[in-house]
Order: sequence, then structure tokens, then C-alpha cells
Amino acid sequence: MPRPGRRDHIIEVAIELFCKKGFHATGVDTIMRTAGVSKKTLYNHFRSKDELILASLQQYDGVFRNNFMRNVERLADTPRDKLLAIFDSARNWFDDQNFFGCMFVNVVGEYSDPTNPVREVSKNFKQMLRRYMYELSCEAGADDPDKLADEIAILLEGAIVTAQVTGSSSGAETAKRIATQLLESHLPTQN
Amino acid sequence: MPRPGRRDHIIEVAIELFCKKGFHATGVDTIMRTAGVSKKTLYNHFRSKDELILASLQQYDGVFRNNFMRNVERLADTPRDKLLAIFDSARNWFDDQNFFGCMFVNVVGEYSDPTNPVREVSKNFKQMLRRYMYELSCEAGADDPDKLADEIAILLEGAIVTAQVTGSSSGAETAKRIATQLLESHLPTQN
DNA sequence: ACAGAGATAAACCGATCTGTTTCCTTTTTC
DNA sequence: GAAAAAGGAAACAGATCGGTTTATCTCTGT
Repeated sequence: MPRPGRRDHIIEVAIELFCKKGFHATGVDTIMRTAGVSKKTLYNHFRSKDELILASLQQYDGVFRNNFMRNVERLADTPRDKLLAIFDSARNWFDDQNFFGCMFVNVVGEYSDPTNPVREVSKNFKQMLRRYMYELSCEAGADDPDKLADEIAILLEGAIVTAQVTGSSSGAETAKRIATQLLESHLPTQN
Repeated sequence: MPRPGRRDHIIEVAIELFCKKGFHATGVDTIMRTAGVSKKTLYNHFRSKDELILASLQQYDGVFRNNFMRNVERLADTPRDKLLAIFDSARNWFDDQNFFGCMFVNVVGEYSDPTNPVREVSKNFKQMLRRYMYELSCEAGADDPDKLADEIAILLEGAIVTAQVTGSSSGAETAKRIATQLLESHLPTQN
């Protein structure tokens, strides 16, 4: 049996390197050296680099849920406020020293073949986010929760990319401002 | 003197490959073979691959101006309608067979070092876009053209990334819908 | 204590990477 | 038409790529 925690540690290191340096630019030698693990061990846990990339994306999917969404839940109580807190949570993320944009967007930029499995993983991640926004929109009593979810999702994507390219997190506030206006129009007035 | 057109042709080929396959994944051998040019010629025009990447980004900056912005100008007459036509022009772009997201976002995903020149080129590109939106906002009589430009810019970024990841161009309409609402609130009523 | 599985470091494999060089042909220029 | 510049094909260099193998060592279960 493999020693416990090793696999997760390799993935943890891989996520950091993939985010920071990119996927093609990060060699397995670097990952294995950074993780303090022999190459044989790495290939004992993952059949190939592609498989490690996939595992990293799936792991990051869970990490993001725990960090980002839990943060949202902590920052706000009502569904309406949670929809807005998404952008506060995003701002915290942007201001982190280790923010290099969305891992799922970056991986799609490097693997454009539509049949590549990373594409589906990325799509699923974005769908998961949108579903979360959809549920919040329903709970908040939006007149058209489907549309509102699409709109909030686009605002978040735009804020992420803007922060990544410009290096400034101010896009989070711009997006939140737009979102506030959207909620005012599409949510029943709260007294 | 170098034979005319050769340099531009190499760049043209490089842009296509960089967009489609990514930057690290595209080797100079592939570029040179696709361009039908010897390696010596390539390195006669560009000192290194990094220099070719930079030249490609700068060239694409101009290509984008001609294709995207001219398309906007063609689709609408008034500044207000041009601001909205940005998203129609974006939709055409997304539906193109050769859409692989924004080259400047993709390059930032692969080169995260803040001192890398590609970062500044990407930032400049986004600033150029924002300036265009700012000027249209001013002409349209926006109450706060700076804010409106930021907002439209985020909407466009969000639509681009969404189209890239999901493969659907419908985000362009969602973004346009939001933009319409923003214009209704921040522009003087037009009769 | 002993067998077997897991891990390690290192050598190794063939392929590919960016970039240079060589030799020879084509094109430009005066 | 001749000198000079540019281009082409291919070998070459050194490094790195993803991935395998080998020999040695360290755990673990019983």
C-alpha cells in the first residue's frame, strides 16, 4: 500500500506549480523535486503527467469549494448578500500573493483540443459555480434565476481575468457594483 | 536586406499556432516548418523565441484593432449603440472556428513572472480596449465614463472567458443584456 | 524476525527543446 | 555580370522533456 498523504502532497505541490508556472512549463522533475519524492513514486501514483494534471484540477475543484464558497457563506447571511459576497470573496482571492488567475481558464488556454479531458473538467467546474449562483438566485427570489446566474457568473469571470492581467483587484468592486444593480432590478424589494 | 513579407508571414503563422496550441507547446521547429521557412531565416528575423512571442503579441494588437473595432464601427452609428455592438462583434469572434480565447490572457497564464515583458504588452492591450470604451462612454454622455468603461470592460472579459471554457458564444448576449441595463441607468435618456 | 511491498537516488532512454553552425544555392544590388 | 546578402537543408550542441529501469534501502504486517 502507498504511504498515506503522499499522493495528496504531490498533488498539492503540483497545483501550486501549475498555477504559478503553467502546465507545459512545469516538468515532472520539478514537481517531484519540490515534493521531495522520487520519480518512481510519482509514477506509481500517477500513470502520466496528464493524469497528474487531471488529478490536480479535480483536487483544486474541491479546494476552491472549501475556501471560496465557505468564505462567501461566512461573509453573508441572506441569499442576496451571499450573491454580493461572492465578489468580496473574490477580492480576497485576488489580493493573495499566490493568485495567478483561474487554474481552469489557464489550463484551457494551454490545451485547446476539445477532446482533451481537461476541457470537460474545466467546464464542470464552471457549471458547479453557476449552479451555486443559480441556487442563491432562487433562494433570493429572483424573477429569472437562470439569467441572473449567467450574469453573476460572467461578472465573476471578468473580474478574475481583469485581476490576473492588470494585477489590480479593483475589478472585484466594479463587478460587485454591477451585481448590486442587477439584484435591485431582478429581486423583489427587500424591506 | 531581408525579403519583404517574410517577417510578417512568420508572425502570422506564429500567432495562429500560439493561439491554437499555446506558447510553450509551440516549438520554433513547428513555426518554421509551418511558415515554410528555414530556421536560419527565423533566427535572422527574431533573436529568440521570446522575441517572436513579443512581436506576435504586438502584431495581434493591431490585427485586433482592425478586425474587432472596425467591426464595431460598422455595426453601429451612435456611441451608445457602438458600446452595445462590442458584444455583437465579440459574438462573431466567438463563433469563429479559430477562436481560442484572448491571446493576451492566455500568454499571461503561461508567463506569470511580473517582470516578463509579455505582461506589460497584455496590460497595454487591455488598457487600449478600455480607452476605446472610455471614449465611447464620453461621447455617449455617460454620467461617469470611467466607471462605465470599467464595467463594459469586465463584461467583455467575462464573455470571452466564458466562451472559451464553455465553447458557447451565448455569454455575449448575456453580457450585452447587462450592458444595456447599465446604459439605461448611466446614460441620459435618448429620444 | 522475516517476507514483501514501498521508497529512494541515479542511471538511462529516445524524443524534443531552443539556438548555432556549416555548406551550398538563390536572390538582390550596383 | 560579379560581389554581397539572404535563404535553405541539415547537422549539431547542450539542455530538458516525459517516462523506465536498476539496485539499494526502509518500512510494515504477521
